[in-house]
Amino acid sequence: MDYESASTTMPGGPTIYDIARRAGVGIATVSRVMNGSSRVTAATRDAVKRAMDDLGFRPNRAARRLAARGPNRPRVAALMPFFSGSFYVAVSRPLAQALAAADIDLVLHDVKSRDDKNRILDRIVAERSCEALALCSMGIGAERQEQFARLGVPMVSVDYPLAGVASITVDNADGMRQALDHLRGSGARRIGFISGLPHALAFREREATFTALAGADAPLTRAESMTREDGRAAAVRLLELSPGLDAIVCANDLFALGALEELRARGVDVPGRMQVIGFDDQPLMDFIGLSTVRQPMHALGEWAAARLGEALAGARLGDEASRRLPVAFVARATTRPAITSSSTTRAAAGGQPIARRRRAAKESA
Amino acid sequence: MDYESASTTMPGGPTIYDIARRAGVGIATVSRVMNGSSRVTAATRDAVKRAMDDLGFRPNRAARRLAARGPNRPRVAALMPFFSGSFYVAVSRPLAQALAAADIDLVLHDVKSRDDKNRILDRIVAERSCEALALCSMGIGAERQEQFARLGVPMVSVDYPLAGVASITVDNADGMRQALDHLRGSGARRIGFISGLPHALAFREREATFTALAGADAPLTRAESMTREDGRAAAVRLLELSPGLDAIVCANDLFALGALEELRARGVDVPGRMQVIGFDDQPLMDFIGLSTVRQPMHALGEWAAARLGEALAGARLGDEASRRLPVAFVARATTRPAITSSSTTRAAAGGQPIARRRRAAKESA
DNA sequence: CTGTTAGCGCATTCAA
DNA sequence: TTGAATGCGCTAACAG
Repeated sequence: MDYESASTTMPGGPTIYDIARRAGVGIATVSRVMNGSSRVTAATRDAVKRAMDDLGFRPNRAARRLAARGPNRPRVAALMPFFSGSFYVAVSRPLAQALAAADIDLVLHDVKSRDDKNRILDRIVAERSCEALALCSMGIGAERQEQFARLGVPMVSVDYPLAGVASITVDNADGMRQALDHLRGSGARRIGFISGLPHALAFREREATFTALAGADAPLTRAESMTREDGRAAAVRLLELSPGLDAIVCANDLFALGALEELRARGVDVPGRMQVIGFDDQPLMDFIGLSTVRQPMHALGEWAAARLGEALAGARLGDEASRRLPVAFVARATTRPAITSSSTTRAAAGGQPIARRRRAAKESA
Repeated sequence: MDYESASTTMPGGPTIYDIARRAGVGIATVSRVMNGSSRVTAATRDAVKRAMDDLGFRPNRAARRLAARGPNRPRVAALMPFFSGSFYVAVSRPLAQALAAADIDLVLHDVKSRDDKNRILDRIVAERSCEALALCSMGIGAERQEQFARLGVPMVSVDYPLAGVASITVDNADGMRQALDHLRGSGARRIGFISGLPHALAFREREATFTALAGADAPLTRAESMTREDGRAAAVRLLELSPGLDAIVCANDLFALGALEELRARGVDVPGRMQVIGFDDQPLMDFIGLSTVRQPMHALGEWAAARLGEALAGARLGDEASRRLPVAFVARATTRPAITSSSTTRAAAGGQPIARRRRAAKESA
């Protein structure tokens, strides 16, 4: 019946002119059936619809909006790696809400790789599909920056410092310092670190500080991805690597939970024999009782939304607007209280112990 | 210097014609500086830029795209209540990823109220800002449905059955039945229920089944919002309401965690003296060891994305495509094993006990 | 009920 | 380097 010839002969797809011709009507009629006007005979409507089906007609949004004189709400595109679940939740939600309050649309893009990122950015440039850009946890080349600058598309960077771009980051080095301070204050002698894949800057920063403070020979391993299971596998390696360990710091709360599972399975007393510290303080960590380094993730999203709103309102965004937020170690049930008075924060409440789980070692995978 | 007179005198904002006139150049030149062409004198470029600043020029996206002959990627708008965090994460992520894989943009809209919903839908209609719609956990009037049908905007409904609309829901009644079955099988005599605000259909369904099965006089209270704190407050009320309680079922995992906190604070043995069951099985519930009713949230997002993709590809979506997914009770550490052989699922692994926490009652708020 | 006509705001030849 | 003219695909009067 239909050979899809339309799409091959008509670059950009068929238009209402094509439909009108094929259905033997005027373009206005085509427009009418598109918009569901009641002022059309059932017969002609069907004819038009058939023509549209036959030709695989897809109305052009831009043209519709232009002709309909609709207001054009600004749209910001946010690129972020969804896999890092906590970040996705914690940042995208406030971002979406704050932007919505400012009547700005948000389009989320999952970025799985560098190629992915470039593909998405290329498309954005080609289609000019957004008026502003939010980059999360990722870098961007200088030419790219220039490209968007030329197009007048302002951008902010979340969780990644970028020269010339307004960015919001957290003080990863200080967070790691606080964690190690607490651990030493509470008697830890040999501290290991479960890091993450180095393509994430936050992980690199945390790892670098750990190495600087704990020594280049301090036990360290990297989780292979972002899941709890990876954290657990890493813990297994770490424990094997360094049997004398009495504390584990993780680049991420999930890794810490994975480590906790392994320790639990081995019947290791936490925090008695082994202390564990995470990083991020994602939701539910207070319930679980994980000692961790709290990162104001909510503030990241809000800051980004605020800057984007300003930029869209005409303000110029430079990296002088950049901020580096403080983080705070939160002592809960997976660490012992510090003996020496340190400068770390003591959780006010909610720090319930994860409990002394008496479980026989079983799955020493 | 500038009185913003432009915006008041020119409906829809200034155009390149206005800029061109004010800068004393042609529209082509304005276009060139907009797009960062190098073939423009610095002087004229500055003049144009100043004119743009003075008039508060905002290029019209639709026009740019139309003129640039850019391809127009379909866009789906998803409306969902962000406050129900677990749902947001669990559904929006797979939705976003699956749509991205199909080269479809996703615009998320937070819906806080019925007014909010209508406002957003009105805008979508007015601006024709999407080619397809995904409604999550919310109803929609018949006229609305018709309106979108006329515009040729297909829609799917997630977590809410809607006549005439392809929807994906879960079997809340059966989930509640399974939970109560298990509880009875494990010796519970008096079961209470912490429900949620009745404007959420899922809560209403769970509550209705509870009432039908446990009796109209069974202890029941409703959390006032969606947080753990609300759950805890509800638990306090429930405990007061019915001192003889030996099991609590919750409409939501968060409520269950809140209840657990309260019980923990009171030093009540769980699951010895009191069993607790949640609903949803959101992330980390396995780690925490909460017995709950697992809902395949991931599948909801994927189903929605798949249907949307089909619809965008030309298929027609009717409610004959609708599905109601099964749910399964997952026994973990907050319930005792069933004595009678019931048909409930026994968690294969990962069901670590939440532990017998020996903690003195302290915060009997 | 239907066709004709004129823009919508911008990018882009083509001349100048 | 710059400007005038043309068209992108569609909607919305305005006629018929």
